[in-house]
Amino acid sequence: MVTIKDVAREAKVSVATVSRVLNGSGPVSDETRRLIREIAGRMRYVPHSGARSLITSRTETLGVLLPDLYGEFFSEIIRGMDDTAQKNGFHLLISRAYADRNGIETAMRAMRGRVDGVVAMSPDLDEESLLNLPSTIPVVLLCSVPRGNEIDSLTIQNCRGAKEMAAHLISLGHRRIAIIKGSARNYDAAERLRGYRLALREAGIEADASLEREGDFTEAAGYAAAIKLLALRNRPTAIFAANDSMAIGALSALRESGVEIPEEMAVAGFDDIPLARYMDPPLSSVHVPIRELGARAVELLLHGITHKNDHARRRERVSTKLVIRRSTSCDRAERPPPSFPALKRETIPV
Amino acid sequence: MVTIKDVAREAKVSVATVSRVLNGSGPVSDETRRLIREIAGRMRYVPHSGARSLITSRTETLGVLLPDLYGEFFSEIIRGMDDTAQKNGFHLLISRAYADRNGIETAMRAMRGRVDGVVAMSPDLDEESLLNLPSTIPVVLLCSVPRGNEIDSLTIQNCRGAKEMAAHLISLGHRRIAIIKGSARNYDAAERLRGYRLALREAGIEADASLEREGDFTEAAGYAAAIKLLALRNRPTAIFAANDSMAIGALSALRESGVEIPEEMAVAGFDDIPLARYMDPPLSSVHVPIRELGARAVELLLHGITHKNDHARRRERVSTKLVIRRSTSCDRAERPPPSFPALKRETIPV
DNA sequence: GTCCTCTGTGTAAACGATTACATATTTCGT
DNA sequence: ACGAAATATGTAATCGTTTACACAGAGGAC
Repeated sequence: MVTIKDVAREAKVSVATVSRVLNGSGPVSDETRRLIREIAGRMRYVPHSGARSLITSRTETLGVLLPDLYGEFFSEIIRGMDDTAQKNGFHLLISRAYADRNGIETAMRAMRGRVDGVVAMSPDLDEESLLNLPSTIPVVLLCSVPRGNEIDSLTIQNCRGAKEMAAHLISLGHRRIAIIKGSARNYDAAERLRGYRLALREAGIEADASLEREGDFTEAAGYAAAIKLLALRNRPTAIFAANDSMAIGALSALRESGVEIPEEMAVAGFDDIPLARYMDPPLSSVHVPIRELGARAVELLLHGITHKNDHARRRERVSTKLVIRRSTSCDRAERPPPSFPALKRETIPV
Repeated sequence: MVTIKDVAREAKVSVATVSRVLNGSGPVSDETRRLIREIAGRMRYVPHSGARSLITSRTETLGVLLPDLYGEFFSEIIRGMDDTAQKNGFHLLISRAYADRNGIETAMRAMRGRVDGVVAMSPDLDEESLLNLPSTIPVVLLCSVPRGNEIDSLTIQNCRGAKEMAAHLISLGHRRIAIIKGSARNYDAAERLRGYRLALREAGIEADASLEREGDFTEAAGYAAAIKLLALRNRPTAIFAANDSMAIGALSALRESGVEIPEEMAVAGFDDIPLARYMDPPLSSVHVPIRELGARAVELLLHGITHKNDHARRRERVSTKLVIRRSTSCDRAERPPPSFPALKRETIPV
């Protein structure tokens, strides 16, 4: 492996000069600069990142800790992160962690020293564990809210989005609206449920526990929950699933039972994955700008890094947008998907 | 940040002893070992990976270069890789790269020195670029086949899988079978097309260029291609999409046109993403063990790393499995998804 | 002409780990 | 009881960078 010394020897200068050229630090004559650039390129010299990080104590790498995520959510969030990281000269060290306290801590320890900061997604509500993370490096918490004011966080506007969708169903005349909940103890799930309940309460609709079904964000759970809902003596007229995957499972169950959608039963999801509009009927959903979520998380992290973790902490929330398709309403449904308007972020004073 | 020196001082031993305890090298008395372990734990000491990699010239990190991948394929392949990597004490440095020669090379350079090996997915057929990669580190090429014998490769049994699906359609009596092709120049796409043509030829069915439609693996492309196929004077009776996303787009188009599936038109996909069985009707597809693909790629890479890139190169292929659901056949379709049998790998002598 | 500033370059000390080698102590075979 | 072997530990070189400091020469300002 060719080192800076090899380049220096070849160019008949000292290593310091080579370093200066490659980092654009100190003054170097134009001719020397040109020569060293040429030689370094020809020899395919690449600085040893370990040696560099040893002395600079920066790694130019960001750690990403994710729980079990599937499909579009995972790929899009990584895409957003990677774009922003690359744009700023950073790499992404990605690790799947068991979402419990122990898993996160182990993963964080393993990353310690190899990254300049960490984006941790820990949707588990029991996030007090995350608080006393012995983190001298900046951390951005994704999709859950830290109890203290020690770390930045970024969340989805779950509650408002869910409330809007529930309100939409109510405005269509529905009174018995079921919800298929997300995973227990999951922050997003809890917030979406809260939004749903809020909308019902505001419309003066009495809560009905039998209409709140357990789920875990998988198609299978949506399928199962829908079957149970159909078996109720007093069926709901609308089903709101806490994510699109479950909504798709529910659609499948309803079809198999010969239920007309949306006439007999309206169905709505959350996330607005690309597939949503190709469902039968096209699925109404709450659009989540997943990629932007990832991008913004990295931006927050980079901000913390440049300020050496000594910055005002922020809590941000990316906003969602209602997308009405035929699974909830025949009339008002759009046909071609509109290009989404720029989504705003909202900063919440801590 | 606490270093090995701090631990040594606290334990009143030399850094060498601490290092020996933490790495399990050399002989150390039980008592010293216990003491150092205790102190290191209490002080939350984590070795500086840069310093370590400087002297050992290993980073315990694997680079992963991926093109634009969406949804399930991306998340599952990462999952498989991360599982295997973690099991072996490695981290994953992930980077999205533009799939052209330049993009890959840039990305590889950026990774140089930070990783012990690279899994590169470059489905672009023009992979000669990948050949003269100046790589002293092991590389595993995913989903495309290198021209030379310099690097390991791992692919999907695209051709056989596609051929089996086409044969299945033929066995149902179809004679006019359309295919929605994958991205131009994409290796998987080309192989799937080859399998389709092979099956037709073997059945003595004449090729019809108007039945081979362009696509790019997106739902929108599948939708558009299906619309075009419906407009043909001499319609096909079956559509085989080169992946599930396009099949789903096609299903959507057919439904909107009021075409009965599978009676008027059979539809099949490739990949067997989890959603496939929740489509209407449930989608027949060729199951691809995506997670295993990722896991195996990492295994191959680790093998290359332990043998210091001086090992017999391999070309492997993970096998696929036909999954028949109602979108192609009412009778023979399965209802509950079977648990998939263990998938075999096939090693091709280079 | 002297002093100061600026430019361009080199020397050498870090950074935090691993490990070959040296040394001191104990164990053990004969 | 003596030397060899095994055990436990320390010393110091090393990995490839960056960067503070030193220094030499050039160009002005006075």
